[in-house]
Amino acid sequence: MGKARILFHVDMNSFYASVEAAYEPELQGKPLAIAGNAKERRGIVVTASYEARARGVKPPMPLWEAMKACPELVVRQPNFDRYRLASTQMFQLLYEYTPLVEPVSIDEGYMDVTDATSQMSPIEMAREIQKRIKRELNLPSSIGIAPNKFLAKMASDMKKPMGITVLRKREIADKLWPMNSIEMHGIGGKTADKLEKMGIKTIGDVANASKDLLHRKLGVGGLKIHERANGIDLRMVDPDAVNEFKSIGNSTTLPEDTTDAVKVRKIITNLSDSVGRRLRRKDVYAGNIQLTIRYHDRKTVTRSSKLSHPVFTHEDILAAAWRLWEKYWNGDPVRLLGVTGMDLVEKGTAYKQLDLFAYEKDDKEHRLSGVVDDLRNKYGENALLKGTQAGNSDRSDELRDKQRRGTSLEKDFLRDELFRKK
DNA sequence: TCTGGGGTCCTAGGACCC
DNA sequence: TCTGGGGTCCTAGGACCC
Repeated sequence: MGKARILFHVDMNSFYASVEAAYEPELQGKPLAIAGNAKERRGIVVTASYEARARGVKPPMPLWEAMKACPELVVRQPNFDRYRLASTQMFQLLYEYTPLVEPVSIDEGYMDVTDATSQMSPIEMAREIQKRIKRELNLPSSIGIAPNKFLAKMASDMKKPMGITVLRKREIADKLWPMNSIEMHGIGGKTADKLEKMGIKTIGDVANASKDLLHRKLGVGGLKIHERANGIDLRMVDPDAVNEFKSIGNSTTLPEDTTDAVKVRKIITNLSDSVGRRLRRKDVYAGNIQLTIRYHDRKTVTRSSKLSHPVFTHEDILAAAWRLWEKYWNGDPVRLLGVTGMDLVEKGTAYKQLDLFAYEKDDKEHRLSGVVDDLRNKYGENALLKGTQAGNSDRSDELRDKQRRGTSLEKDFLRDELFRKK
């Protein structure tokens, strides 16, 4: 039996609005909304101050609806540089207490303070952290204290703003179970509807429902919420998770719906540039490029294709995204476009693959012995014996054809090289 | 006047391989 | 004759979160 953990979930209250109010004190006490695209017709409220919430403004509400609910609403454009700076300072402060800090988004994170609370009680530490964030950054926060991530997250939600809530395992029946299932982290509208139809309304109902039934109706997600509702969550606080990106993408809603290929080309170019810049800044390459198209009727399609080798330049990203556009656009007016790099690989790893494809034009013979070693290391001795393919088709066609088959491409290519040599 | 932009994880079907 | 079964990879969509 491991010792019980003590985790914090630190959650900034109305973060964007609070940061703006910290910069502009005259905003304090006013109903304030931060809205993406504030000038455009399609803006939505991203964050609302508590004064705005009290008047019925709740993200993610369309801006026009928010204005109707609260005509005196003060609206600001998001100012991400400010938010990033405040976020960095906030996490720096948390790191003063323990290195076991896991940022989950710009305004919230977990801390494992099990070993850090020998000098100070957890509640004292939480109070100090909260006070310091308020004093040093002038920002309100809420902190949940619990033996695991799920309970800490639920706890930080229970008292806002400036709350500190302890949620012990033995308290979940009293504090957690009476809540509606949709209040639970991990349950959204769709799942709540399904549960409702099964007669499951509260978190307590989830906890006491048949595990088997939840599994059948909701898949592994059903098992997960059953565990969580019973206060079980073994996920560790992982300080490195913040660096482990799986995809990097940008998307934009167009000022108006369009079928104009010139405009589309321009936008996809810009998105590709931005994605490329972000990939290079993180020193990763994308093995797969995805294009997102949202049509006039909001129907959204994604199309992706695995690439023969990982890319990172804006030209390569644009080329891949444009191929997808030409192949899959159905001709309807387009509302939103997005470009995403997926299957990210670190630079060091990617070089090797780029090298492999350089053989196509390069000095094959010279490097072949190295290739044999690579092949053996990677796929075992058998890999050297299996290939029987004759290299009789046009190389580039063959490569194109094999793009669909992903990782086997590299293997096949190497194999072909070996037999071509013979 | 309808409803942003950044992500993660899960599922399901088809291709392909052995 | 007439049809296996396990496993992986790839793709697309959906649910969810902030």
